[in-house]
Amino acid sequence: MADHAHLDGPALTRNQQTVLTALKGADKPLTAYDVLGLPAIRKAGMKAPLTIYRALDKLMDRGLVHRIESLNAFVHCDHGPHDHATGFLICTDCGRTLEVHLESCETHLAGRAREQGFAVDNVRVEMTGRCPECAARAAAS
Amino acid sequence: MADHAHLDGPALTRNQQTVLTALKGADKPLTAYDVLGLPAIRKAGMKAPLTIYRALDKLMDRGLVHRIESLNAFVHCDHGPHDHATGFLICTDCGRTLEVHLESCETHLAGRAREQGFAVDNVRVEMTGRCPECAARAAAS
DNA sequence: CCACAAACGTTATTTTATAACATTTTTGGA
DNA sequence: TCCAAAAATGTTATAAAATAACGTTTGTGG
Repeated sequence: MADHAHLDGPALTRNQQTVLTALKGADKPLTAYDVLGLPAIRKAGMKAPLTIYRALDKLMDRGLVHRIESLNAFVHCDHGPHDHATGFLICTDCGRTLEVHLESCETHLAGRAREQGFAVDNVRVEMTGRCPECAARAAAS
Repeated sequence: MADHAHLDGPALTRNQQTVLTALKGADKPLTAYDVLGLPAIRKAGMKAPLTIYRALDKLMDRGLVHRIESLNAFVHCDHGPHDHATGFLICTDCGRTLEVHLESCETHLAGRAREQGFAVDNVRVEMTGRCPECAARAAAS
C-alpha cells in the first residue's frame, strides 16, 4: 500500500500540472473527457484524450489523483501523503465526493482477505449515498 | 442495503437465464462483450451488446450478479441472498475473483460515512492482490 | 555535447455502454 | 377469454472511455 511516490521523483511536467490544477479547481470528480473540455486545458494546447490520460496516469502514480472506478472519473487527492487505503463517499444527487481514510478498517479488510490466503496490495472502497447538503435539501422539499 | 429482490419477482426470462448460466460457468468475471462472444450465447440467438446489458441489469437488480467496477466485468454471486456489503478479492495474476462478505466491516465503513453526515446506501469494496494459487506459483519459480 | 529515457503530439482504433424506436411477450384484470 | 398495460426483446446507430502505434521533442545524466 505504501508508495510515497509523490514525495520524490521529478517535478510535474506542464501537462501534469495543468491537469492537476484543473482537478483541484473542480468541485467533483471529472472524467478524462470532462478535463479535455475545460477551457484552461485547451488553452494549454492539450487536445487529445491520450494527453489527458497520460497526465492522469502519472498523477495517480504519485498519489496526487485518485480514480473513482464507479464513475470513470478522477479527483484530486485533498489529503496529504498517506499509506493507508482510501474510501470515497459519492453523493448520488450532486455527484460530489468526499475522501475518507480507512486506517483501522484497512486492517480488517486485509484480514478478511488473508483468511482466504489472499495477499492484498490495494484496497478501494466506494460508498454511494447522500451528502449532508443534498440530504437536507431533500428533507426540506 | 437490504433489497432481497432475488427472493421474489417473476421468474428469469430466457435471456436472463442464459446470461446467468454463462457467468456461472466462467471461472472469472466476464465483460459484457466476453459474454456476447460465448458460443452458448450466440446459440441462444443473442447477438447485440444491448441484449447482454439488459439481462445483466436485471440480474444485478436481483443480486444474482455483481459488477466488478475496476474490471468493467460481471460475476455470478456465489453466495446466497445477503443484506450486507460485499467485497471482492481480485487476483492481478489470473484474473479470478473471490467474494467476501463484510458483515462487521460494513458497520465500520458506514460509521465513517456517518461521521461526515453522509447517509450511505451502498458499499463496494474491491481489493487487488494475489490469490493463493498464484502466490504459490510465483514463490515456486 | 551527446546519448538515452521520458514525455509529448497525432491519428487511428478498440473497448465499453447507451439511445431511439419498433415489435413481441407476459401478465393481470374486466 | 380477451384485452390493455407493462415488461422484455430486436435492431440499428451512436456515444463514451481508453489505448495502440509511431514519430518527434524535451530533459537529464554522463
